[in-house]
Parts: sequence; structure tokens; C-alpha cells
Amino acid sequence: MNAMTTRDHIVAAADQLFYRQGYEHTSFADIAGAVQISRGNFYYHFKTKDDILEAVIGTRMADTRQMLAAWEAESENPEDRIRSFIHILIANRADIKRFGCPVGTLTSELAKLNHASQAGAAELFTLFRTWLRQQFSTLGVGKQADEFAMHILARSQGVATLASAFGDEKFIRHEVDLMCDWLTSVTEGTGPIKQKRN
Amino acid sequence: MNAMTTRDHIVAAADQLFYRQGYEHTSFADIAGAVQISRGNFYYHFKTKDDILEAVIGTRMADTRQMLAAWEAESENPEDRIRSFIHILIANRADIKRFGCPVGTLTSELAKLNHASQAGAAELFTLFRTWLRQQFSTLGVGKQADEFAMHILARSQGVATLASAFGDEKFIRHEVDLMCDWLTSVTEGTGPIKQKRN
DNA sequence: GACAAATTGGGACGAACGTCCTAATCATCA
DNA sequence: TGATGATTAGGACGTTCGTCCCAATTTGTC
Repeated sequence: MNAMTTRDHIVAAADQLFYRQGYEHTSFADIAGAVQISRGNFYYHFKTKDDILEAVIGTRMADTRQMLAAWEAESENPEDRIRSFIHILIANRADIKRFGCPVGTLTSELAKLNHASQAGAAELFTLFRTWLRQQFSTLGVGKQADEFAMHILARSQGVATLASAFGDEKFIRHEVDLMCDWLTSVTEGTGPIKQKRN
Repeated sequence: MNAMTTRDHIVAAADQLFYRQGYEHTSFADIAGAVQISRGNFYYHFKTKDDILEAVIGTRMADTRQMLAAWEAESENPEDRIRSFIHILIANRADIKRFGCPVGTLTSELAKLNHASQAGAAELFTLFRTWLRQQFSTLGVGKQADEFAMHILARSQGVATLASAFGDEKFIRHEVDLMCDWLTSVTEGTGPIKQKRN
């Protein structure tokens, strides 16, 4: 399909390992073992471990943008788009149960490490926040759009954390239903703005 | 006041450091520096780092039980008790903004480390869950009590995660209000059970 | 005050880590 | 084919870590 360079392989493996084991707990040797290249080869592609993290965050940003764009393309209705966001909890429930939310857990870890890329990881949240705000805004909820965006984000985070702590997938489904109910309740009567947006 | 042994000092310092820096990122030297004792002295009180973690989790359990008991003593009304729980987000907002929730972040970290004390950390959540379920049960919400307990827990976790990611204390206050509103909405009409509970 | 137990200080030990260097190999193109 | 730059493999380095030992000191008891 698409020709992946060694660098891409490193980033992909690091991405997965950082998610499953955490950033600090993942060593160069771990990544090298996953990519099946020698440890010394890393220095050619990345000067430091921090550089790998930066690259991982970069690809996550790109992937997220692509996912958000896909949701926009899939449905005209902002309410359905937001529902698409909510349902990633179900789509990724197996991973979430084991490792939590990739964005939330990385942000928490980097915060404790006082890591330089802490702000970069938070940008991933901003990506979702801005997109959700835009959808709510289109729905015509006015200046509450950002509050609603943060609300949905927070509840998703909480569901991921507890689902992981208790190893409970059924809880995810139940809370997803509640979030969709909430979405319906705050949007009913408002109706989507019919005007075209640029 | 109460005579704290060296062991108590170690556990107290480790507790704070584990919260602020994370378990793995905190070294023996860090704790020794905080307690002002020699590194070698650790081995006399704790055989391994894992033992310190177990002790920390133990004290957190005890502290939590004490806090829950205090809330029960402070008010007869379960709704007020639950409100007490919700308001720890505000009481601890400064720490939460910087380090997230002590329970949630520790659980997440131990999950990624595949640590033996993972279950012990999750017990902290169970403590809150059981207590909240009890309060809701007393309020007469029937078999929804556990769902409501998990719901409140999840939203608290989400609020802590996002408040930390965005460094936003105002967001905490807003979501706390929403959670209190939700509490009112699910309990109105039900009324607390008048019967004495053993 | 003598003696045993509890506690502490300082440092040694091997393993694992991030980093870095260098020689060998591969690919590209004149 | 030969030359040049890109890529790789393997290992060395200094540091930090958790662990562990042991001598010195303090504490409690008679």
C-alpha cells in the first residue's frame, strides 16, 4: 500500500507502546524490539527520546484531524457528527478498557513528568474541543457551544478512566447512551442552522 | 500532635510525590530527600519500592474511609452527602489543576505498568463507588443506585482530567454546578427513605 | 552503667537506561 | 564499475535506579 519508511515504523511502534505502557516506561530497547532494528539505529532518525514523542504527537494530531474530517464528510447533521465522536468509546472499547484514553492518559503522564511536550499533548484535546464547539455552534446553541464541547469531552474522559479501572465494557455502553440522550435533550428545539457556513 | 514514626514520614512523603510526579518517576532518592533521611535507611522500613506503594495505598484507603465517615456524620441527608463528594473537586481544585485526581491518575499509571498493586488502587474507586451507591440507595432510587454512583464518579474523573489538561479551575466550578443540578433532577420526587437504617 | 535490640548512615553492587560513536552495508547514479 | 551519500548494526559511555550490606548510633531495659 503506502511505503512506510523506517522512521514511520519507529513512530508507529512508539505510538502504540506509549499508549500501552506509558511514555516513561517505554525504553529504546522496547521500540527497537517492536520495529526489529538495532538500538543504535535510533540515533540516526531521532536524536532523543523526546523527539520520538514529538513525532508521535504529530502523527496523532494528523490522524485526529483526518478522523474529524471524515466525520464531517459522513454526515451533514452536526448532531450525528457529535454522535460519531461519542461512539469512539464503543469502537475502541477493548483498548480503552485495558489502557484508558490515549489522549487523557498521555496528558496526565506528561503533566506529572513536567515534560516539555505537555502542551503538545494538550493540543490533542484542543483539536476535539474546537471541532465539537464548531458542531454545537452550528446546531445553534450560541455561546454555550464551548461549554457543551467541554462537557462531552469530560464525560468521555471519565467513562474511559472508570471503564479501565473496573474493566467494565458494559458501563461504556450505558454511559454512551446517556451521553446521546443528553445530546438530544440540549439540541431539541434548537434545530440546525440552515444557513450555509463557509 | 500525633507522634509520627519515620515510617509514617516516608509514607506521607511518598504519597505526595507519587501524586505529583507519578509512581515510576519518583525515586528512592526523591523520597529520602523529602524525609531527610539516608537512602540506606529505606531498606530497614521497606524491602522494596512496591512495599512503599502498598503502604501508600493503605493510608489512602484509611484516609478515604475516614473522609466518607465524616461526610456521613456531617449530614443526615444522603443528597447533601453526595454533594460533599462532588465538592471535593472544588476543595482540591488547585492540586487537581496541576496533578489531576490522585485516584484516577494512580490507577491509570499502574494499569500501564501492569503493576501488582493495580487492583489495590482500583479498590480506592470501589470505596467511593460503594459509598455513593449506599447514599443513592438510601435516597430510594432502587437498582439505579450503582449506575448513579458510577455516573457521578465518571463525571468527577472527567472534570479532573480536563481541568488538568487545560489548567482551568473555572471549568471545575461550572461542571460541579451541573453535577449538583443532575443530582437534584434524579432525586426529586423520590425523597429519602424515612426508615432507620442499621 | 552494661547490654541487647532497634534504628540510622553511607556506600557498594549489578542492571537498565538514554545517549553517542564508528565501522559496515546498502542504494543511487555518473 | 566505482564513488558517494544514506542507512544500519553493534557496542561503549556515564548516569541513575532499586537493592542490599554493614558498621555506627540510638533507644530501651535491667
